Amino acid sequence: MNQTIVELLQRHELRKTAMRGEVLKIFLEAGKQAITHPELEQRLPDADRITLYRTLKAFEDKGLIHQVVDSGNATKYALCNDACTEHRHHDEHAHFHCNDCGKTICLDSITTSTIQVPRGFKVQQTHLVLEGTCNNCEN
Amino acid sequence: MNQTIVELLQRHELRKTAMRGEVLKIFLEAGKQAITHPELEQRLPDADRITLYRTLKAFEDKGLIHQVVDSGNATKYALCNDACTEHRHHDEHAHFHCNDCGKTICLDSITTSTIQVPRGFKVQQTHLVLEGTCNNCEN
DNA sequence: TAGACAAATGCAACAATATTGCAAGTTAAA
DNA sequence: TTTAACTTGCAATATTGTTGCATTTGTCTA
Repeated sequence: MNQTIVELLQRHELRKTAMRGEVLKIFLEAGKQAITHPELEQRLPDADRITLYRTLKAFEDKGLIHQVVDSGNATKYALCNDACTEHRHHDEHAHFHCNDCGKTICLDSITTSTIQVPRGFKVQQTHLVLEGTCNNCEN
Repeated sequence: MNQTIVELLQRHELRKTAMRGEVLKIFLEAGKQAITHPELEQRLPDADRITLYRTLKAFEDKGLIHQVVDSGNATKYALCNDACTEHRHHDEHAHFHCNDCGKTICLDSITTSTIQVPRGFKVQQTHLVLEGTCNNCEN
């Protein structure tokens, strides 16, 4: 298990287990791209499905990854930025969902911090999903 | 089946059946609020669950309703505006998801038409989801 | 570094959500 | 009114997510 992974787990108060190491490795390799649960199952054929659910839940609870809201049915997860903690997620950036390749990518440059809502509404979190064709599929 | 419902079905090339009439009636009554599949099952206890799936699919295909992207697991649907057709959905407005009452409300006043994406990306549709407490739950 | 305690894992069972095929019933149009 | 296409309801099955419990593993302390 490499140094980055050990550090990330420690910083988020997560015990370092084989499973968590492997899952986190996949997230790090994916970078800005969100990953679905089925995708993880495929890439870790020996992993127990239930443990995977719990691993993702633990990562989310500790602010290491966040669920990505998008069209498409499968639940997606992506690495959080450093501002996320156990107590609160701060992912105000947009997600781009490509209808061709199905990939979902975080677009850090686009944020939703300045949106005005009607009286009486209190916003805790925002999700901006853009759907279309990504730079890879666009030819 | 009232006139509005018949007209809406005809305009979207959908045959008028009892089931479709009842489902559409619920959507019209709900107005700007999105409806989940389980909610529909509750309000139509005699309806066949599978038929309900297919009814919603048909409505979506013909541009009468659209799936609402939001956090929370249950799939939600809401009436499209008039610009939606069989060929393309145009729902550029924001959806507000209340974490207290669980309701999702369309906020027509907030749009996402002016967002700039990186080179090579083509946006076909946008979804802006705001999560928090709605004006009804906020006291 | 050994032991104790808490946390994580793997399995079984189950619940909820969604899809497909097919026979029978219904709608719309000639 | 008859036909052809569409819609419905049922059965079967697939997918996705949850809970309980015994066993194993990681971490902390002595």
